[in-house]
Amino acid sequence: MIEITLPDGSKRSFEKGISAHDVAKSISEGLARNVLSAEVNGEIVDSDRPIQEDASLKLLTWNDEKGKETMWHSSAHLMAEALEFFFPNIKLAIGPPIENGFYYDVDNGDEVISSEDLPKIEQKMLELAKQKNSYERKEISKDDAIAYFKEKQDPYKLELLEDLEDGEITFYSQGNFTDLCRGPHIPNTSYIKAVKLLNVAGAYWRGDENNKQLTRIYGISFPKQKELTEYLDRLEEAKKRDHRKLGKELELFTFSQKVGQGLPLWLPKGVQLRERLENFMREAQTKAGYEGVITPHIGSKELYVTSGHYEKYGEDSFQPISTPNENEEFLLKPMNCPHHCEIYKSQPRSYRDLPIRYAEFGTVYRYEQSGELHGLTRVRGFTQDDAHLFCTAEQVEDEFIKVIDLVLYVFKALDFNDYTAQISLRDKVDRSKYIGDEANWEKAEAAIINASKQRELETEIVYNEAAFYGPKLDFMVKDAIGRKWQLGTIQVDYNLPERFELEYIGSDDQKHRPVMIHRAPFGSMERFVALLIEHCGGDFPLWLSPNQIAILPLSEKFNEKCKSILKLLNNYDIRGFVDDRNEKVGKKIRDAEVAKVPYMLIVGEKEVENDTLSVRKHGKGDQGVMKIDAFVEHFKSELKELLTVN
RNA sequence: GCUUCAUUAGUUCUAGUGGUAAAACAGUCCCUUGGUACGGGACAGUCUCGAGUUCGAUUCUCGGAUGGAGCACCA
Repeated sequence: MIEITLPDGSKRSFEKGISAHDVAKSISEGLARNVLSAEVNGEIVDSDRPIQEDASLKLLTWNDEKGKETMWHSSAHLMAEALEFFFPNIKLAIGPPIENGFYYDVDNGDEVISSEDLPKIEQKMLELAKQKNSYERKEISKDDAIAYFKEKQDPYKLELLEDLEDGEITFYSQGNFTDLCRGPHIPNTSYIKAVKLLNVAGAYWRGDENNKQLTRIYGISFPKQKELTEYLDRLEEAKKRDHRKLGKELELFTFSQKVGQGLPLWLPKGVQLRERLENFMREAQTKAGYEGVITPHIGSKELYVTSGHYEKYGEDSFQPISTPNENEEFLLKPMNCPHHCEIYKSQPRSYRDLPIRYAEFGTVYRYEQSGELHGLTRVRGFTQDDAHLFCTAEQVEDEFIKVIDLVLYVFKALDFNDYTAQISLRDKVDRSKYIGDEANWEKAEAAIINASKQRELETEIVYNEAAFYGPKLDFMVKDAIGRKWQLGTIQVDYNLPERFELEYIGSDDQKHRPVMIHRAPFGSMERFVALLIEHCGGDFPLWLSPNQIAILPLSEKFNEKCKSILKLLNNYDIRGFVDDRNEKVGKKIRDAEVAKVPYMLIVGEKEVENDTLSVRKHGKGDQGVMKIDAFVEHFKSELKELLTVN
């Protein structure tokens, strides 16, 4: 007999060699039906694998991430089986589960597999799934494995085998398909009830661009048809919120072939939005002790040679521009920090001056490869809400806390309630790749951890993710439909103070090197606005909305009156427009709704007589009649509610 | 940059085609002056660019540009 410990701590005795599936069966039939795989003493295995000794056991179902992975991994095998049916000579590379579904990288020679082939592959998969073929595990010697794939003429599997030792090689088979695989897999193919192949794309073998490019087919599967439908609905919703689509519809920004790819053009309404965000940040920063600085868009090449950026990125960057006569070279600025370092250096500094906090909405230009440009999230010219803090090593923790507070303030004001933080530290072992002395690193890493603890951030510590010049703290937010975005970086830098020979005079009358902290709560205005658009689906918070009100005259007779009402409301800092087109109110309302204007104010004979407005709220409908003063009050209190945080 | 797919009015759009093309919305003008998601009519506007094949190309071929999906990249 062996003792099995379940996650709730309860222990049960079973015959030696019992499987996870049987354990589940002893609890309930329903559970047994839903078990996809199992975690036995921390190892994920097939649910029918015999357990030979006392063990802790976690049954994995669709509700566990690991259970989903098992399902998707098995689905990748099923897809491979279907692919071999249609393309007998296809060569298979790797087919792992991913965050949402699975893929298989394949090499089909000269025969292109396109998205048009996907439906029939999907159909075949469902057909095969119904056959209820079990996934059979088989341990196999390395020689036999090599022989098998030589026979199959699959160079990719053979390459994978090179890295494996005899004794750790297993094959899994289902139906007419056998694959080199560590497993585990679901009991049989019938667990896969719904399949959708999503797209086809190129991917390099082993992720290396020097290798051959394979065809990657992405798909996702579910144990219930309904869940697939829901998933596809979610994809639809994401499409509706796509900032590229909404940006065009709401006239926020545009691109022009003539101006150049990756260079966004901000339209008036987009500028309204962006400037409000900038002013919001400026105000918060001023309160937090920042001082504004402004630096030019180009800087001499020497500046970046000093900073080290030229050596690291010079080749892969916009090339220097030179002056016609003197032949001096200048670079478009890819970062603001070197400029800010020079500002720091413009006069001698005392420890009494520190911390110094320089903030700038600095526009930078970076050469991004054409394939990576994407809407506003990846562009070649963008504006960072950048700031650099110069402080003593002792002040790092305090400064971190202050920056965290600023970031959290922004999150609250913009309704990002679901966020986590990631602390990136050095590699635990190899410390040779980092610049700056050991003691300082220790101090800074501890400072970041302490600061996060003090502010009770939900953090994850990741080793070997720090930059060579310092540790960092990144915020991840989840948007309204659950997608994760990286936002807001705080980064310690030992490199630039060194390279620029920054100094301050300490209380001991000796020269010391300050620590520099980079931080950007929004990251870049472009990326942040993109995120914001997708987060709120274009329905911006009232304080950010480009047009807060649309005044809709019932007929042309009231146009003049409406214009004077607009002027009046403008005096209360309420912005909007009068829709004086020759259309019926129904039409005007529809257009204002589509344009996502928060408030519609309808003015006809009754309103003119009583000095009132007929108020309609976007997405909510008719709100009844209000005196103009009352509306202003109402409006102001809503604004206040939105912007009052803490 | 690589793979693959795509590109028709300002926008949307598997209308369509080897003989210069349609719809909807937006726009302009006219009629209508109307009470809470599109009143009616008229007008104007378009085939991504270059080369080739052809009597003739938006349509076929090749190449470029841009865009989508992904890979690689991301100070």
